[in-house]
Amino acid sequence: MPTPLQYALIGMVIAEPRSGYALRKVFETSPIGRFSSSPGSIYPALQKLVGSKLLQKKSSDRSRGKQLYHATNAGRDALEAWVTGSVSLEEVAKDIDLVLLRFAFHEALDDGQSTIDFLQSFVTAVRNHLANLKLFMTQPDGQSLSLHGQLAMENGIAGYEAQLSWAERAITRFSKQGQSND
Amino acid sequence: MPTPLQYALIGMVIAEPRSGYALRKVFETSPIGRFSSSPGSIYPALQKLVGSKLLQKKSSDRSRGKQLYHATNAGRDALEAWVTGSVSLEEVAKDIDLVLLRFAFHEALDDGQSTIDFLQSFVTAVRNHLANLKLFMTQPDGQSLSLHGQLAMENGIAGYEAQLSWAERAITRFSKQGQSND
DNA sequence: CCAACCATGTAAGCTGTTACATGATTGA
DNA sequence: TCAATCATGTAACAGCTTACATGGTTGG
Repeated sequence: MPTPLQYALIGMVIAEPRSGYALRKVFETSPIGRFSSSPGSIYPALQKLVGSKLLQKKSSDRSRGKQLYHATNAGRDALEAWVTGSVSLEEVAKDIDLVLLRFAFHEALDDGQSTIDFLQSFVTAVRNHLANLKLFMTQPDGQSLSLHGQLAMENGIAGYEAQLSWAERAITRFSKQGQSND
Repeated sequence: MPTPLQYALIGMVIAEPRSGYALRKVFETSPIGRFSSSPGSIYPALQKLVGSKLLQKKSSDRSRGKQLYHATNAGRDALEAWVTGSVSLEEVAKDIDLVLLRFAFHEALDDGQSTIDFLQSFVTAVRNHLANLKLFMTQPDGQSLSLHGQLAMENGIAGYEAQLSWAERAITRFSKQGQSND
């Protein structure tokens, strides 16, 4: 199973076939911050993807030296399976940035409904996680939290509430877009 | 230099000396999610901390078998240096959860002013990062973002804005607490 | 008595980091 | 021509995950 970095690489070459160097530049210049642009991470990851037949290296027509990576059908399928999987409570609690990455790569799919389904499962998971956080805050074995602890919990809660409003706004935006396609 | 996990362990045994097992239980039951509670991560980390003299293993008075970890003075100093370091733009962009962890362990310090200083450097870093994000969103080489890309950016911006309001609220709370001590 | 939990560890494997290394091309 | 950038890789190392392994204690 590919790593998040590998999925990100597949998604990027689906959007536009690129060289390893070009992929590194994207990580370097975008403010995403999740992935390192170091050659020691990118090139081995690309080699593994070629080895597992999810990517292919092709020379582009002109400028003969240029080797660009393209996604195979298997690569597209793997990405689709990954991005459309429903959002679990654990994923929200442990790695919410990954959920956002999956959301972003719904763009590589042509289906509009899958984005809405995804966002709805996200909303459910965030709501459940928020309930857990609030429960934890009110009864941590009767121990009352210090000011630091209380504020750290409030930070988490405020963050997830922001995620919730964002997701609800996003669902509205995608629903509107869907309607205009009817 | 200790890893984030190692700093977390130091902070936890400063709050209260604990066994390795007890430390694992905290990770298992708290909704933090950043650290795994697997023995394969905790025990080696504790061994390294003892090796670098930041922690010590002591048997508690009664119940002779019980081995509890305590922080050494060097451990306390290392945690303090880590926790009080000012927040950089890179840290905010790459690992904001780590900033929150550092915030939380200000509790282990007795100084109230250091928390406020920390939060102020956090506010500055988040403001700068927000400016970068907004700049990136308006001019990504003239390319207009897709709906997915635009929403992903909005998600990031909304998240950091939530961090900003939280930090400002937190500064107010700590300032009030400081005044009541005068 | 037996399941559940307390309690601690090791080993293999995978990923990613840092650092090193190489060579081509391009613009001032 | 010389610095910067393009472009691709490898090697050593650190850290974590999963899985395995062991044995003690406690409560029903």
